[in-house]
Amino acid sequence: MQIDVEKHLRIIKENIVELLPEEELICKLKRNKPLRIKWGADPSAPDIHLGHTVVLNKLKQFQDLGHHVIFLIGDFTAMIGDPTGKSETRPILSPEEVKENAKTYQKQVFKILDPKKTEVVYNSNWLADLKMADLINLAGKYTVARMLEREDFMTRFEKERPISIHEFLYPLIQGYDSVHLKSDLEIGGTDQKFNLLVGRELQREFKQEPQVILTVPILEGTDGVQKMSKSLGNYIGVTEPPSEIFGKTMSISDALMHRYFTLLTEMSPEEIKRMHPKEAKMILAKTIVARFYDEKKAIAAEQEFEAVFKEKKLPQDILLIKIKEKKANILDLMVKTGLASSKGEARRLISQGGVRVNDQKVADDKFEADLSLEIVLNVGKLKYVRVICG
RNA sequence: GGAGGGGUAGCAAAGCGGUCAAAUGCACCUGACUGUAAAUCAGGCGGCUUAUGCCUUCGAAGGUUCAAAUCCUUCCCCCUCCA
Repeated sequence: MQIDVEKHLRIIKENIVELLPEEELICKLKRNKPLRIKWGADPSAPDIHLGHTVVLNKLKQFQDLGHHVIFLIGDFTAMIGDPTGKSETRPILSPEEVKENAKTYQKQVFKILDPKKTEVVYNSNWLADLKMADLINLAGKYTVARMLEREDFMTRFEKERPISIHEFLYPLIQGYDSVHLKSDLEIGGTDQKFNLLVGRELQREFKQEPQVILTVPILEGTDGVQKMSKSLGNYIGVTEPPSEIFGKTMSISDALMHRYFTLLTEMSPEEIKRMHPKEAKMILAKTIVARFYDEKKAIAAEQEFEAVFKEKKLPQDILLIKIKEKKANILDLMVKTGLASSKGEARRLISQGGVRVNDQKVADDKFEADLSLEIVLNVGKLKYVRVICG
């Protein structure tokens, strides 16, 4: 393998935040050997969304350049929970759940990565057998002062907020994974920087050449403020139906759109600025859909979107719900079809003018719907169901 | 081991015997305006009801009272300080 160092470096540095230290990477590249690229993922929330794809794209680039990607599933560490960010206790997953999640995870990850060039490993393989003595030995290699270098630890420490011991252990264990895997480079979001750096220190302690670390930007969710995550409900999942991906993308703000363009597509910012924001966003949405499906599906999603929201036509695939009765009160119907969570809510929606039957606004909550023929019931702009007696 | 603070709706945070189904902010929902954008404005945001009625909520269980989120008892949980 003959590596063009310049070219590799240029590609590697696209769309990233930090590469530390660059000289070491050059040094590693000059050896003309594929690098071992480590990426760790927590299998507690098994759905891959656009936020993950930022890092996945980068990994794909590494694969295309001929490097070796190690996809680490943190099944063992999932039991502890990464303290980075939120301090909520995570539900402990059973081994079966973790397995199941890991499977979906892989399937989705391989929408982007090349499975043939990816080595999948589980850290329980080596962590589960770690002895208490080993752990203490590991803990002895790092100091509290150094741990406190991490911003969120320091902040909490200064504000006299609790930090539990296991939170200190987490970066150590993650770092130990790097030692075990003899990683050359570890990649992660900017929020992972500290943990990645600990890996370097530990490798040094274990007489290994430290890994280079590469951080990529964190993608904001559809709300434009918080990082994209499943638990915050501001995500666009790669396995969602094309119309959903398209619609969710269209609903993001203009400011966010530019960010998505740079992080998720190859298009140049200048090109986008020349376009009408709506046109640009349509292109963004189409590009994203095409990415996970294909061009045809993307165009179809676009057409449906235009039809539904511009020409006010009905969406293509509306869920059909069958009801036993021939006639039903609108309130009951809304609750049964899930358009409202209670009759009270249904009543409110009606009084606010948000409910329509066959595109006719319902004004009276005593309205009786005739179900001998199929009707289309909808709330707001997005929620539609078809209902018929049967 | 000692001292203190606290658990209120999705989150944050008021209330501290009746006027509390519980202020306010955020999030969310509906409507108007639009490019299903942002911003803004209006309304809503426990349940049930043919409106001003009833039922279930303020960590849990008991108790005091005509009346408790508010007082008392016990329990569970969280946090801080000193050691």
